[in-house]
Amino acid sequence: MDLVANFVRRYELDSLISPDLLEALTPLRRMPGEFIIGSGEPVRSLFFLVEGRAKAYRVLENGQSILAAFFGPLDVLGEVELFSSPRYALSVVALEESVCLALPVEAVKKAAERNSRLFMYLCARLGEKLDDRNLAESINLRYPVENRLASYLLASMDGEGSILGTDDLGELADFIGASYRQLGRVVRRFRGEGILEKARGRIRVLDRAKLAPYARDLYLGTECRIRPEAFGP
Amino acid sequence: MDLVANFVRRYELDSLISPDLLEALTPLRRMPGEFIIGSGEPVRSLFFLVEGRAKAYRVLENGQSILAAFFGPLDVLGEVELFSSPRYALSVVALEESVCLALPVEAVKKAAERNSRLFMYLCARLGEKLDDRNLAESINLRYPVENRLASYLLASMDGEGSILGTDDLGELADFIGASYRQLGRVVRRFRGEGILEKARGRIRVLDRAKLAPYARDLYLGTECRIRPEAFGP
DNA sequence: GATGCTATAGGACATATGTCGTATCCGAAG
DNA sequence: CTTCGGATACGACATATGTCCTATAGCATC
Repeated sequence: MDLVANFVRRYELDSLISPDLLEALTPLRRMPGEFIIGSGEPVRSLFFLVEGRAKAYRVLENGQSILAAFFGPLDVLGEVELFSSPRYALSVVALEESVCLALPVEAVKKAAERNSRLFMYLCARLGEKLDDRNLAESINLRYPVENRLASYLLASMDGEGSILGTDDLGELADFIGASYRQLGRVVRRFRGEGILEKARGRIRVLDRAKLAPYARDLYLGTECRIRPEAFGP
Repeated sequence: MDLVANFVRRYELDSLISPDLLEALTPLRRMPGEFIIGSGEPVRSLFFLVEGRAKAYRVLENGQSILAAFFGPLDVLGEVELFSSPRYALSVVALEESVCLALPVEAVKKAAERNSRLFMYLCARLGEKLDDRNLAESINLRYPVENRLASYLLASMDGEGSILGTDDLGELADFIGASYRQLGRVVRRFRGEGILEKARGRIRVLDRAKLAPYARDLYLGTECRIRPEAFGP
């Protein structure tokens, strides 16, 4: 059985993509920690994340990195730069073992007339992402680190409390836009409340219920809500 | 001479929009302070801002409002919600006397097949906006109020130093995500440096050159860089 | 002009966060 | 087992920002 065809059927991608374009879909497997997209690389493909989870982040000139988004199936990656930039702005790295279907950008542009639904879908998801960023930015500007940390943890923990993204405190500090020191203070407080445990710079969530009240919906709404079927015939 | 046709020619909108859709374009004039889009209203039109300037902002549940973006010709308004939401997320208000060309959304959706260039353009501008927000968010998270204020002022002042958006300190505080008190402190400092003057809760820029170093490129890159011609035949 | 109301500016203090430096812990090498 | 080097944790202090409260200016009414 064909892997690509299987995913296409599962997510009804054929309602978005014309048959000739469907043939150009190439599967791409990534293990946790591996790059799906590297910031600065030339934009060659549009990706559909069909399995696994991933996160996108930006690296600033001073070396700090900032978390931008989490992704899960079904979502699109690389559509931000598709028509607006020759190079990827953000890096995307797999959190779990993931599968993407890659579509060459030239093929997409060439077959534009036959794929108006795909473009509507892209516009839809872009609009959604923009709105999410806007809201998250507003909240980030208003809430202290403890809320941002709680949100990150809830968004990236698995069932056992392990952190799928990074549980490294230094990296985490960069991600949520705080100093290592401040993050350490919050972690210590959370640890005191029995919310999480820490060992050698890594953390694990012990009590999800106690963590939730701190999270303020920061990342809760950032998963993809747009459904391909909505653009079907 | 036809107003709409004039703008269409000036910005080569006919390279994006099919003739039948062009006929559906309706001009819309707004004076400073008037709404172009109201948050929460049903999404009925896609707007092309062809003259004047405008700003978009979000109102949070607690009543605070947060500045999201500035717009000038040529730009698109309402494309964020076009396919992703039945209601406008942000409010857009004119800063100067402005003219928009409105396109009914049903017409856009119906004529999708014939307007792939328009959709590429929308994707391009959406990608650009998303990238801008991402960057701005990163910077906002890292820089203090004095930098955010300086950026706002530079982005919204006219040649004489008057503020086109709002020069009301209370509103301004909401916009840049600071408390009234903190904004007052920064204003006092800037006044001491001869950068601006204040009278009865309103401010005016006196020395643009002294203000610039504080601004850190926060809003500098947010204007539209996508050109319609780039999608021409 | 006196009285009083409302808005604005700014003081005082608490909190959040950042920077710097040191004590401490851990693993590796001997 | 001991010692060294680097990583980690955290105290001490500075800064940024928020909250609350009050003095006073500006304005309106009498």
